[in-house]
Amino acid sequence: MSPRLQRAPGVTIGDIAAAAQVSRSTVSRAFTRPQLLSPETVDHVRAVASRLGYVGNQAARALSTGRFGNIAVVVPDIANPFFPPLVRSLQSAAETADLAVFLGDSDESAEREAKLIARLAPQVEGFVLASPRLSEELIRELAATRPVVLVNRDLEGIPRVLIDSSGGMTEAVMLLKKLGHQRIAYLAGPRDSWSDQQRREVLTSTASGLTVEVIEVGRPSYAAGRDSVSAIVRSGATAAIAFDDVVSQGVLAGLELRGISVPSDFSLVGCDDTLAALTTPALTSVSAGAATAGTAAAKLLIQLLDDPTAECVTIATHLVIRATTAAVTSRVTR
Amino acid sequence: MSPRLQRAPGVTIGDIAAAAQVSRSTVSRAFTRPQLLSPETVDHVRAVASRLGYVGNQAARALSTGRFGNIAVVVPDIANPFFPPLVRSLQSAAETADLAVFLGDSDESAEREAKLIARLAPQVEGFVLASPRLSEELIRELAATRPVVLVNRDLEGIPRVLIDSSGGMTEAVMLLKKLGHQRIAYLAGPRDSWSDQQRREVLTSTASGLTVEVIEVGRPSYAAGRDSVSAIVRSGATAAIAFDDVVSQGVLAGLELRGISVPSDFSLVGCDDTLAALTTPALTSVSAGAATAGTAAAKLLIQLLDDPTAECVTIATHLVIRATTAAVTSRVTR
DNA sequence: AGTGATTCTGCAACCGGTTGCACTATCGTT
DNA sequence: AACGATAGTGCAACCGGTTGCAGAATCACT
Repeated sequence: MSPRLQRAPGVTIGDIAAAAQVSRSTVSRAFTRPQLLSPETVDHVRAVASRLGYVGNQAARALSTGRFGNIAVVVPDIANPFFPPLVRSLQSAAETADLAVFLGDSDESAEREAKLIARLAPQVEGFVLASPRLSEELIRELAATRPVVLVNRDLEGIPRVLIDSSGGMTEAVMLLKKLGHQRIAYLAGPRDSWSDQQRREVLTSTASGLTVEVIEVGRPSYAAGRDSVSAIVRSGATAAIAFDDVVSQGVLAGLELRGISVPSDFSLVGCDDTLAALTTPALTSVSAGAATAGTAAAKLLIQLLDDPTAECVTIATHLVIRATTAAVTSRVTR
Repeated sequence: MSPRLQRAPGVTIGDIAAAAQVSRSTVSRAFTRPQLLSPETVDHVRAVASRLGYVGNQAARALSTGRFGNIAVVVPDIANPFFPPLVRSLQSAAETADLAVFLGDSDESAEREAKLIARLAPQVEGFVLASPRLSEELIRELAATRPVVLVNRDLEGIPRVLIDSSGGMTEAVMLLKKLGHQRIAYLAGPRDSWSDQQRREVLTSTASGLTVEVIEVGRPSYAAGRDSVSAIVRSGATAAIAFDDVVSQGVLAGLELRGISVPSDFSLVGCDDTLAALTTPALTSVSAGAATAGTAAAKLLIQLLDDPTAECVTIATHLVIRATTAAVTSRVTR
């Protein structure tokens, strides 16, 4: 069984060289260093190449240059609605730089994340780790080896894209104040989430004049949100800000079950703006710009490939006001 | 600037060969074909290799074997909720076979899809094309070159995973009949979608005893669903089946706007079961098992890598009854 | 001891690109 | 006319593995 049989019958520079009556070197240079050749030669070779449908073999290129033209993005759960827009815009940005994208889904496990990274490392030029579960130590170890961009993880010295909730959160608090709410609940996300930590801080620092009840919901999910409603009611809050939109949607469902109508009896603000327009009523939410983050991460990584200077990009957020926030009224149901 | 400087200072088989006092071939065989060597040699070489921290260079291996250990999955839009579970389970299955996964997002464009495929082709062993927009001709051309598995596209002779809606659709029709509905609407998806074609057929063939109004909504989206409500009302239907859950959610919103309450005044069934549990009220939907499809596609492709025998897997669907379907009543609102 | 079969290992070519170096025109100068 | 500079191209080695083929070593058996 010859290997040639298994191999795709791709067009190689040799074929083009023969067809164009030049050497293989010239074909190679026509693509990688056109300045070295006469413009006519470049045009000619490229014309022949495209006529033959030539596509460079990355593996071969990688072998001699050490550059692979691939990057990897690792997420804890692609099914979480925050990540698809991020991955999508990242892949789009990578495409314009002619980089192909590996996707790794760690299933929220640090161990699987480490395995994925090890598996991909030998064939990528860099990593984008979105909300990594990995220990700081391992991340730093990896970052020492090759370009790494973090999303929503704040490690000094490592390039990262941080979605700064403070703008949107502050707006949310202001809005709720203006609407007359005096006691609000924060449905907190995972303790080890940088986003959650930041949101807590913003809340406690901007909430002068109103009381904030922090309610832990554990792993953020629809069910967790729904089940947190009894605690919300117990807290006496007239409004809540939830860690993310999925939790918010659960809360909406839980409130409905109890006959508490939104926004007349209760106001709710989500975060991330992933589902916002799709809930009933449409959810007021802090936009997170996952797509923007994806683009930013890709650009940062691409830049990093040439110039290894650490940088940090923060993305501002704002409040998108929809139909789940209204002036406080005397509660009809309790 | 020498390429060596850019390259990671990896240990190569040459280093091991020198350290172990054997030839490079022997080192290679110690890993790829240990049966050919004496057990002692294998042990010795491997010991030296691990002492030196050897990690095989995929690019080099790929170059000579034509096997990359990579596959690619191409989707029209990763942000469409149908795909993340599919990609997720596919990547998980691939991981167990030690395959890394490239993700391509074609942004619903046949042209970008073709480009992505061409870009990835030289470094993958096979493709999973989910709901490809590509022409049959190009798909067949690609499939002639390398293993290709299609998801929700039915091309004779090419391995494919088809989510067979007929089971779930039939159940849905039966349910609506039983609940007393006599006139139902089908909110149809894109004409070129295999799933849509299949669903239309099932509907018209099983719908004896009731009238089906087909309403075209164009590109399936929340807005399209919401805006189709006037047509639904005009049709006089008391229940509707929508092309997918996103459309359904739009319909729910549109119905709410008109004060038509679900399910007391109107029954609604979605398809794909992607959002089902998250709507208010919770949507009755035809489960599509996107995750199952992902796993099936991965397994099919893995199998295909060894044994190029075309096969077709169909995935059965069933109806998940939730809170948007109820017995028909006299309509309060019109 | 001689012979053939079998097992183990090495040589060298190859995968498809890239690149240092050398060579050949071509051109401008004096 | 002679000569150095320069631009354009080709040769050949190399990246790090894999593998067909052949030779060496070992073994079984007459």
